[in-house]
Amino acid sequence: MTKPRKHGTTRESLLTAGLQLFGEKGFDGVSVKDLESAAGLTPGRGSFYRHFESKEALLADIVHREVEKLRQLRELQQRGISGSLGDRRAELIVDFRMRLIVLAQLKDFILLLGREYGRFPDLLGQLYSLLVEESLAQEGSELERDIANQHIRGGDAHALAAVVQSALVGFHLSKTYFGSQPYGIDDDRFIKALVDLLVPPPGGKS
Amino acid sequence: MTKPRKHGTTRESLLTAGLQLFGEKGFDGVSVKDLESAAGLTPGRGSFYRHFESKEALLADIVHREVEKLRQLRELQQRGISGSLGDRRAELIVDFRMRLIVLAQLKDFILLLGREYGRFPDLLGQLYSLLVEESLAQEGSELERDIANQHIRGGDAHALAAVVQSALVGFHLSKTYFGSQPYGIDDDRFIKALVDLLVPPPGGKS
DNA sequence: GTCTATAAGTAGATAGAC
DNA sequence: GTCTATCTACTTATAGAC
Repeated sequence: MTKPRKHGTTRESLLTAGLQLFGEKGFDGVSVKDLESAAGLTPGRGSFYRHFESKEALLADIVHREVEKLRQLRELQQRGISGSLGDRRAELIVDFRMRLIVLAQLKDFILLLGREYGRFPDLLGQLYSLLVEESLAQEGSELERDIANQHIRGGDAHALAAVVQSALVGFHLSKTYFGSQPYGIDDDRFIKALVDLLVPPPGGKS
Repeated sequence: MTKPRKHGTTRESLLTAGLQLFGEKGFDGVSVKDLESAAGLTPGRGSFYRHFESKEALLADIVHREVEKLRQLRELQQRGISGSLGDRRAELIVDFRMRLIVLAQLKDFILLLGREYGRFPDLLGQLYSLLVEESLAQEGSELERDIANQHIRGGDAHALAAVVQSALVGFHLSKTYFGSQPYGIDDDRFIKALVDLLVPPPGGKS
C-alpha cells in the first residue's frame, strides 16, 4: 500500500460534483475548469480528460448512476407499501411520504432534467416518460383496487392517479423552485390534506 | 410612406424568436447568430446590437413582456370567476380550465424559467414566488369561503389550496415535459377528477 | 437599419513531460 | 494520475462603410 488515495477517488469526486453543479448551473454553465476545481485538480490543466472522454461522457455516467438510484428507491418504496396496516388512510400517508422522499433524493437530478430538457435526446429522451408513467401506472392500479373495495368513492381511477401524481410532483417542484414550502405548508400538512380528499376521515372534521 | 416595413419589425421578431428559442434551448444554447437568423438578418454580422444593447437586455425585455401578459391573463381569469352560475361544481370547472389555459399560454416562459432557475437573480429572482404565491393566496381564500358555506367538507383550506395548485401545475408540467397527456388523461378528465374530489357529485357515481 | 470586418475572451479538447 | 502548453472553434460585442 504505497498510495494513500483510493483508486478512482478523483473520478468519484467528478461524478458527485458534476451532478450537483449541472443541477445548479446547467451543463453549459459548468466548465471543465469548474469541474476540475471542484474535484481538487488544478483548474484548466485538462486532467479531467484522464477520467472521462468528454464532458458529455461525464453527464452520461451521472445519468446512469441516478437512474440506478431511482430503481433502488422504487424497490424500497414498494416494500413500504406491502408492509400494510389494514388502515388505508395510514397506508396512503406512508406511501405519499415515501414518494416525496424519493423526489427529494432525486432533487439535483430533477433540476438537471428540467434544465436540459430537449437536449441529449439519446441520453434523456425516454427518461421523462419513464420517470412518470411507471409510478403513475402503479398508483392507478392501487386506486382501482381502492375503488373496488369501496375505500375510495367511485370514479375515474386513472384520472385520480394523475391528480395524485401531479399534486405530489407539483408540490415537490414548488418547494424546489420557490424556496421553502409554498404558503408555509409542510409535507405532513400537504399529505394529510391530500389523503383527506381521497379517504375522508371518519370523525368528519380535522 | 417610403418605407415598406413597419418600425420595429425586426425588434419584434427578435423578441418573439427569443422567447421561443430561449424556452427551447436555454439562454446559453441560443447564440446571437441564431437570433439574427431567426429574425431574418444575416447571421453573425452583429445587426442584433442595433436593437438590443446585449443578449441579456433582450432577455430582460422578454421577461417584462411575459410578466405583463401574466398580469392580463390573471385579470381575465378573475372576471371568469365573478360571472358565476350558482353551481359551485360548474364554477370550479371553469376556474380550473382557465388556470390550465393560463399555464399553456405561458408555456415557453415557464420552460425558460425552469432552465435558467438560479441565474439572473435580479431579473428572475422574485418571479418564482410571485407566480405561485399570488394565485395560491386567491385559491386559499376561495376555498375558505367554500368550507364556511359547506360547499366543501371542513379541513385545512390553505393546505387544500396547495394541493389544488400543485395538481394543476404538476399536470401542466407533465404535459409539457412528457409530451402528450400523461396516461392519456386530457384536461377535461383531469379537471373532473379534481372537482369530484373537492365537491362530490350529487348522484354518487360518474 | 443592415452589412463588413474584426477584436477579445473563453470553451472543449489534445500531446507530451514528469 | 497530474501538470504544462497549446490548438481550434466559437462566443459576445464593437467600429465603420453603405
